[in-house]
Amino acid sequence: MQTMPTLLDLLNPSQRDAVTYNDGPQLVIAGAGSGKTRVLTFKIAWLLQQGIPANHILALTFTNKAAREMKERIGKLVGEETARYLWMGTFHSICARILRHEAEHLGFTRDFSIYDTSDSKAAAKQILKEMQLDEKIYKLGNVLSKISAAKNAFMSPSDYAANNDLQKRDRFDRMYDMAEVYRRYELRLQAANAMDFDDLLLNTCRLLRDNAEAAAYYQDLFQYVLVDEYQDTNYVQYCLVKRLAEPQNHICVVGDDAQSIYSFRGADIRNILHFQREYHNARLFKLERNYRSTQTIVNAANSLIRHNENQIHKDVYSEKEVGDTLSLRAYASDRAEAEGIASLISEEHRLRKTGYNEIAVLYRTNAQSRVLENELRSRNIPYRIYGGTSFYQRKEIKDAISYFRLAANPKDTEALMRVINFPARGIGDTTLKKVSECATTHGISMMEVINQPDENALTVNASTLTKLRNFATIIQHFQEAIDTTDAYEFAERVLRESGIMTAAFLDQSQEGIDRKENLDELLSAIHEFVDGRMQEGVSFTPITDFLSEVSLLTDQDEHTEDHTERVTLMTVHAAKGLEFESVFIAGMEENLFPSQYCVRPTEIEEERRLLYVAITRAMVRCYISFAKSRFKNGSLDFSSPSRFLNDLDRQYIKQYEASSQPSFRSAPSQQWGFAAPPRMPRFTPLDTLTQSHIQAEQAKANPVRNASTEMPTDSQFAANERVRHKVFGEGTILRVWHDESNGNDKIEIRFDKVGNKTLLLTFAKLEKI
DNA sequence: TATCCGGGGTTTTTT
DNA sequence: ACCCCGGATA
Repeated sequence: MQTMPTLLDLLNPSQRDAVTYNDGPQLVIAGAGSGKTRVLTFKIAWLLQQGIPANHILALTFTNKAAREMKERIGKLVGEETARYLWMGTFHSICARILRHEAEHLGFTRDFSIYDTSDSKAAAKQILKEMQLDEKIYKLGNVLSKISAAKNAFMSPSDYAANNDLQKRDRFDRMYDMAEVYRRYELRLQAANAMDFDDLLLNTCRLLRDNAEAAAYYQDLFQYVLVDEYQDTNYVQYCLVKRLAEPQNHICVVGDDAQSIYSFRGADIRNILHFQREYHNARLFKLERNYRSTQTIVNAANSLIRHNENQIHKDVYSEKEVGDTLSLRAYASDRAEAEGIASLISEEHRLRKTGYNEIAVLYRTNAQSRVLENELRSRNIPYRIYGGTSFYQRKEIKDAISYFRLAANPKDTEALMRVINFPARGIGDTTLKKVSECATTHGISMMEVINQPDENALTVNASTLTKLRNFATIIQHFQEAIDTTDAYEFAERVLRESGIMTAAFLDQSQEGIDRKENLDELLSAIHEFVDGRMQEGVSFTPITDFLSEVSLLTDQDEHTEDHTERVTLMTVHAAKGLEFESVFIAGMEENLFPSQYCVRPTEIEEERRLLYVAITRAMVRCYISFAKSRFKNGSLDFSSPSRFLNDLDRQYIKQYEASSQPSFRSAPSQQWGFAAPPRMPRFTPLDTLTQSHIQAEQAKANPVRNASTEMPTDSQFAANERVRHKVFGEGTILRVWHDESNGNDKIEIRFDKVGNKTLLLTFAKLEKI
């Protein structure tokens, strides 16, 4: 181990303070590029040197990648051998690890399956069918997000049913039976000995709340708790961290409120903003020196984020060179923007010798990648797009893994449903329905019914019975092998004997060939996994070990080092934590960035933080652009520049004419020479609406803003007409008008049941009565 | 039981 | 424009 003086010498004074503070709860606000990971890794190294054993330190991250990188860096500081015993991982993987030990206390076995989103979907879909609920009203995504939100808020189905706000909201959505859906969903997962992603956190929290012995054990075990990206924690994660750190509260949370961009996944920025309220003796540390970007980039980003009300004040600064101003370009269309960006990239590469790897194009929505892709391809600029289905989501991989899962956990109904007729065995819907019903009547799992059809009086004909028996035999063989065969051998055998490999072989189409390759890749991944274990001294690795890792893996984790030089295309969200020499931010338009779906001030602030994240990815150069028209959802949409452009201090930005086009004709504004962005419609929260109603309103009724020219103002709706809205029920149109300032059509409605206030709503969600 | 058509919906997605 | 899903069809 390096001696500590040397180690501490590598830090600046504020980093050093944060690392060596040990007198209680600690909040480290780490500005963009300020060496956040450095502080965390050094802090852990320092704690180890203070004599805290590695296995008593818990460090929680959000991504596997972050955990892996941090572990590597700590390994370099203190030695791999020590680092290995740290409890370091994602919230989900640490919880899964705890739950594997404690499953029995919660009514699960240690072999519980982890359901991914598609399993959850399938499970919820079954329940909706079983309850015969209208799928037009109970939309799957909606149902799941309600369940997920409840779980993230640490609410059981009975809490859900007892919660007035939620009940009111569900009445607005005409989803009167949501609490029951949630209850059955939970029961279904329990019966399948399965947990979804949210359950991993929720159940761990439950355990710590309800089981004093277990709580004491883990509180004693984790003498020091550290959390990365604390601004992204949700309520359950907050509870978890709080509980684990008790009673000593040796806790250190690190994050940047200015980079909180995941509220739609339940992240609650208040966790970081109110940390000091939560822990009265907490000390605040700020890392304000940015080591990544030029002064100009840092200053520009600061000028933007200053417009947010809710934030912890900080003075982020850079001591690197002043650097070039950011550039801003207006293009006539999305196509022109893509051409412009492609040509600027060529130029960068040719003249400045910027490596393609050092260039990224960032955008708000994945849909924007297509035009960019086309232009880059036509110029032979190599690129790589992030986003899209990850390896482990591919059908053939999910099928293979479902076989593993079923062998490990025969109650895993979703896995069973996936594989029972793949490859085709002539077991169709009718049979499955019978099996499922039989399972329900006898209170057992579907696999048990299939294993013992006679004992359970399953009424199918002889040929179907044979098919079922054959399937049962295959799975039984797998089950027998699972504890005695090593993961790789087991996987190979399953792929062979299940018929998956044969099916892929027989398919001569390109997709078939790809599938075969993917399966081979899966096998080699498992091989690698087993080898890795071997090197750690584990002599036998069963497939269950692989399974518990793999279900928590995402596409982020497969980006194995690809050293080919390519330009990176990704959403701003995906870019968080990364840095590039040159960054292009495309599509800076109203209704795109900020997204058309956000209205409330807090949401606008989140979008602003998102742009802050985008700008601060740039080390040296940052190009911003917007298009005046863009193909969106199939039709041409005229757009105006993002309001955020006016938040940016003009001294850091230079506006360029977009190549050939004679630029925009709009009246010059004080700031940029184009029309000021349209003002937000005044969104009046209704007296009788709680916050959750308003959230429901957003989800359901996109307020009209900048609705473009395609909405026929006069032909469809007129003042005094009665209309019905999907969320708010019936109302009277007060007026319909064309907003000259931005060319939008707007409508104002007074709804009968919701407090005689008016709302601006989208036409699409309205029907005439 | 695989495939084709029509309709509805369209943000971001660390696990 | 495109994707996903469900129902109908071959």
